[in-house]
Amino acid sequence: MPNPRELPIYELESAIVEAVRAQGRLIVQAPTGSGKSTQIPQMLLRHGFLDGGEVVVLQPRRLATRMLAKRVAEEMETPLGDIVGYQIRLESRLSKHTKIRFVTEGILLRQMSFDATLSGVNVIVFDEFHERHLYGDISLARALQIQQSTRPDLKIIVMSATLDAGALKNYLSPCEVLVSQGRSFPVKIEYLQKTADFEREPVWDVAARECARVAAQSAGGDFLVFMPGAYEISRTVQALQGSRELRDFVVFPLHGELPPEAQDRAVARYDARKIIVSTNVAETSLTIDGVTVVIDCGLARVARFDPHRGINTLLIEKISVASADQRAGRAGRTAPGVCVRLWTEREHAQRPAQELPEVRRLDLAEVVLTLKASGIDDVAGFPWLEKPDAKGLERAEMLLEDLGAVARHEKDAHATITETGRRMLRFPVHPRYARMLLEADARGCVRPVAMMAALVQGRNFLLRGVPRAVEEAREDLLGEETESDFFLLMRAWRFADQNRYSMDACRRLGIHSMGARQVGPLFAEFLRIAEREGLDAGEKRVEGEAVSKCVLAGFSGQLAKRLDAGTLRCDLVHKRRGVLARESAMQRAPLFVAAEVSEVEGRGGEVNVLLSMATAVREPWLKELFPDAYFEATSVVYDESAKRVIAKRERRFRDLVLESRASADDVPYDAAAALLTQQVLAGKIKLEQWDENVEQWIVRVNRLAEWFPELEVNPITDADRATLIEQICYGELGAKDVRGKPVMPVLRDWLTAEQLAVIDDYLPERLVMGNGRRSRVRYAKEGPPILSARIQELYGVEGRFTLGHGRVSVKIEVLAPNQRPIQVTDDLTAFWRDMYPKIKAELSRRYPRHEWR
DNA sequence: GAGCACTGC
Repeated sequence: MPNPRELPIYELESAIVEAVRAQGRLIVQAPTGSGKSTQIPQMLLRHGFLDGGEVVVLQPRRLATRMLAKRVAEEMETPLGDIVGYQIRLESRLSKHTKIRFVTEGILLRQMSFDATLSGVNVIVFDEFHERHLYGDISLARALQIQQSTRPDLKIIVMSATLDAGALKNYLSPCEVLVSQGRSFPVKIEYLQKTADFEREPVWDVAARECARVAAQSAGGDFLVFMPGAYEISRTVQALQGSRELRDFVVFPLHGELPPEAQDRAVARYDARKIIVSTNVAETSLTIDGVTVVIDCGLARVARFDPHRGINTLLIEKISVASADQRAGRAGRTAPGVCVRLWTEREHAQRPAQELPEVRRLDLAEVVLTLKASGIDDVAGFPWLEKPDAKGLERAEMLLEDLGAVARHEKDAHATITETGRRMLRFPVHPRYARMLLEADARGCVRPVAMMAALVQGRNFLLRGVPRAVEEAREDLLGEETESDFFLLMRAWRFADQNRYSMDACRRLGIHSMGARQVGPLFAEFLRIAEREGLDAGEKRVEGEAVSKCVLAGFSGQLAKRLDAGTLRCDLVHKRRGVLARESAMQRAPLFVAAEVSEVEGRGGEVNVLLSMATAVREPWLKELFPDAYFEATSVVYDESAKRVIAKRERRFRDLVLESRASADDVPYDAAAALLTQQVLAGKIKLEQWDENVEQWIVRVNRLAEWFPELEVNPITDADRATLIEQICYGELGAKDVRGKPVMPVLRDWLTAEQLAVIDDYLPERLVMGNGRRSRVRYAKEGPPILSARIQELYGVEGRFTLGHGRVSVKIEVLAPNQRPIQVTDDLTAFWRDMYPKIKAELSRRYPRHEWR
């Protein structure tokens, strides 16, 4: 470790001491590597600022909080948790001697809302303030208020790497600004000569081209490519791996939802040169050593809360100058570097200097409640560093009023906190979940609801977009769920917990084990608070219905009704629209509440309002929970004329359908299937494309024919069925699908046991149809023996392979010397196609009246 | 052949 006294920040020591003593407020502008975070607290201690009190150092991230405390304790040669300590959610190393306390931002805000004088705190240091997190902004404003009113002796230091110090200086005035240099290497910035058109040439191709160009010139070091999300990352990885100039590089994707092993792989050191393609995780949260080249696409997915619609959005936006500089800085940590920006210098000048701070873009409900609890009823008049959008404040107050956390009395200009609101604030969660917990007390289900709140606090630990095999394992181990996605998550967590969060077990179900690990302690914390607040948190038998009603109480503003059974489109209350999430288990619930509503920009710029974490709701509950709001809540759902047509059609069949085991949702499908099948049988449509739904058609058509004779649907006889099957088989062999790709034959369910026996050697095992939630075909994990033998023969290893629509691909868990996984997709597809003549010959023998082409 | 950035009490 270099001598800390040589860090650049020491040049400012006397100035810092003087400014803190004279004004009690100070801004230190210093980049990473200046030593500010570790040294300034020690300076304060040495110069007597911490006599009879402590310094609290605010950090935006838990990991940094822990690491900084550890380093300062080491430098001071004291055990961690004695003079120097830290405190993050559910974890602290403190003692009564602690003088330097590193904390995450939420800790201080909560401390302030329960102890308005901050007794025992002499100095507050706001580190990394330029990140402008919501809690940081609020805490600073509150600290200033406290300093002005009851604690004139309180010292405030704001530190940041880059900052528009002008506005902040005014805000803190009178206040001095001290500037220090950092220790990093120069980074040469390059811009594109002319504007890139990502519509014409996708961003991943441009990035790959620039990588290849720079690789030809640069001597050594790793590359870091910034992309806005997982999809763009995977396309970039493909493009890079296909580039001849980059064949000596190993390429790794990196983003937050990757399993931990994959993240470790990306950050590890290799003999070969490396390209990491990453999201914003690599901008602030993760440091990666050895990077000398940064390729920055200049885009990021940015979370906002739209106060007009009351929904979250996640759209791709251009990053600010400050953010681009931060990304560029990643190339100069260990040696001089290069940063290529995929935009022009001219465009750069038009970019905003900073990202919009979180107060201007996030849901304010929780902080508004915090302010009201501190007696600040006029939240618009609060001394914000940056005043939030008026609509945002209004939306927050409206929600709090809906939840009963604040109330407006006629004589008051502003809503004030209620007793319910105060009780809600005891729980460190979004007010919606706090409200759910209080509702749970009334309904005798505090434990499961506390669990549900714990399940959704961290990042989603049930990974999305997992392989088919993982999906199957989930279905097998977690079972069917029709009441709530929360229950499925609960079972997933229980599975992880019972398996002690083992990596293997978690990987099998696509569970992020670190994420799942957080749930238990949070659950325990919520239960502790519940008990302290006098809620009945005992174990007891609980009806699912009671729990669902609690969700409805917390999320009544996110009530949704399916528009039809054929699509996932929904109406939301307050005249909004959305689409039920594909991964939701509530695919059959006509009415539900979504605990998450988020507008997301996906590939190709397509934007969808996605409704996830759904809980099925029954209409009578609305009347029960919201006797007054009932008509408001449901009229939107029913009043549009388009829906009347659907409702009418549904009513016509409902009585009959309800007698059977099927639901009214099936009727449109049945009708469509009947139509299609009749057309096929009449020879009007040629069934060229194998369709996994055909067997279901038959069931549906016959059910429809039986139930609704007035429709005059012809039932499908066994002879018809045989014809269909033959048509399908015929169509499959050598047929092409709509994209012109060959379609693989998957025949098992269509043929007799005898026929199957003949071709079994050539065909993969086909399993049952989907379970209705997803009517997709499931394939066996293992393919036909003949294919496994071929893999052995070709590669001398045991291969695992996946069978898809039109191609056979093999993934072999062996890395080539250049760390690239071996890809053998095409070879095997070709090999597979060679099997066709044999299959055809056999079929011709069995079905001589057909000509098998 | 799709639909998802990062944190924090």
